[in-house]
Amino acid sequence: MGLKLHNTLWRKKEEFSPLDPNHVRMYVCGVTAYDFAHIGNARPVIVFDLLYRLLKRLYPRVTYVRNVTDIDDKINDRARANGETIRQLTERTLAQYQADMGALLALSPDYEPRATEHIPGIIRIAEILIGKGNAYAAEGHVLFNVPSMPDYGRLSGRNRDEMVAGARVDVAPYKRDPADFVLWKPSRDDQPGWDSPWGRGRPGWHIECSAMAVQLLGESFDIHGGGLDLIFPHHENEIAQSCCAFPGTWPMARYWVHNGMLNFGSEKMSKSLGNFRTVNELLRDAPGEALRYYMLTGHYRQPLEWTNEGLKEARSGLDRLYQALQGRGAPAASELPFTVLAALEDDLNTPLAISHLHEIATELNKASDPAEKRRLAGELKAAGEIMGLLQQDPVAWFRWQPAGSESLGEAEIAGMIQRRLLARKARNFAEADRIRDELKAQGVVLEDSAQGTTWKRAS
RNA sequence: GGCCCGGUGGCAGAGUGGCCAUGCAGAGGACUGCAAAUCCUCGUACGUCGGUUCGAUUCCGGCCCGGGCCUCCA
Repeated sequence: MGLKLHNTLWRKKEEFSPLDPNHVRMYVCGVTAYDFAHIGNARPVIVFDLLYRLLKRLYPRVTYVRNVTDIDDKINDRARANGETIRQLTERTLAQYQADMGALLALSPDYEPRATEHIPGIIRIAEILIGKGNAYAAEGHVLFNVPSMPDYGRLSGRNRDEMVAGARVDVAPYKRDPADFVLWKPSRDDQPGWDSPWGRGRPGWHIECSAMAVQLLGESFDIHGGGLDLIFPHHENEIAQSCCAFPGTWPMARYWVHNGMLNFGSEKMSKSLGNFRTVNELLRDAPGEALRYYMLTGHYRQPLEWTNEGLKEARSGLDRLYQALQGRGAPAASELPFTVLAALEDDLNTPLAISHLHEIATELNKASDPAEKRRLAGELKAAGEIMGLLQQDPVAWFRWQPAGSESLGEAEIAGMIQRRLLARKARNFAEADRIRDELKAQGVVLEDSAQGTTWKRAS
């Protein structure tokens, strides 16, 4: 079988073959730390978390780097507006980000480097590029000279002329070519800055990733990921910088993998359009696992529409899977079902993998032989594990409630169930149903079975 | 305008040159004191017009519609 990934570079699915079969290296562009992450920002986190889990299963060692941009003009503006320091803003935002992504059951990457920790590496690359004639200093800026790289534009499929023709911004006078982009720019006294051969300044956007990737993963590595909207200019420019600085390393990463956008109201969810929901607020409506499941019900390269109905459906879908697992004790993950592995290996076909999860759940619900049930429950658990799902106690899943919710306590519920049981034994069904209705009004649903009565909180 | 993606049943969403996706919602049935959960059954799905083919939702072309990128973007 083996892993196949869609490579943006060639716009087709390819067999994945790492440079070093004993050590797979992956770099994914993270976020700019100036505000709460919205659910669209979480998509690449979940998608590449899944890829990370899969790679860890398939290869002996995986290094996963997800960077954080902590130097950026949006950060400066926001810090000033909030009346706080840049450091305060980025630290707070980052802590929140890590908590939110953890709630979505994303594993921590091996490294989460920050741009400000890599200033020397950034300056070094800028110097190398100047030395090779791929960049030049002008008025305190350092610019990458796009015409110096004949291959520029391969990833995004555009050439310099198209770019210039479609450009929506004014061309700065110090640029030799309209397509040239900034590696380093001067800082005013009220802006953060570092000393450099070109005066006090700060890095441009793209170069931080080139610097962090080379330091943590080497000059060329296996997978570079991020959102579709980063293909141009961000990833195109990363390739330009890295490959000109370190000749013979094109295309920097062998597999360029991009996730599709999350839509909200049929349009791309984005801060600038204002049509976003933060992960933090969504976590008050639903468990993080439901958000994750929802994200995985769509293929990562397709656009995914985010709706309240969709989130409800995601919860219902997980309800069904946890229901199948409930009352089976706590089955340990056993063998990963072939169908699920095959779906994931085929360019992360998570919708297909989830459909297999449901097929296993159906078999499990139908099985009567205890050994067969144990086997299927173990398979379901193992399949869930690689997808970052189904690892909690089913009882806990069904009893989830928003933080700070003031609904009926568990002891009180148990007491009412006890009273209802006595009524039922006395065949006083009117009283038994009255108690059940009373609980239902409080969002508690009862299920009677041969083993006794269990309860859930309605979603 | 240029360059890329898409258009599948009420909804979400895979996939395939000829046979089943899967889930949610809905209808009927089994089970149940009644429910809930579960199981079974059901609904003439593949934007449009042509072409290739014994056969196309699947391949090719035109058209229509939607989305993304074109130096803030995950």
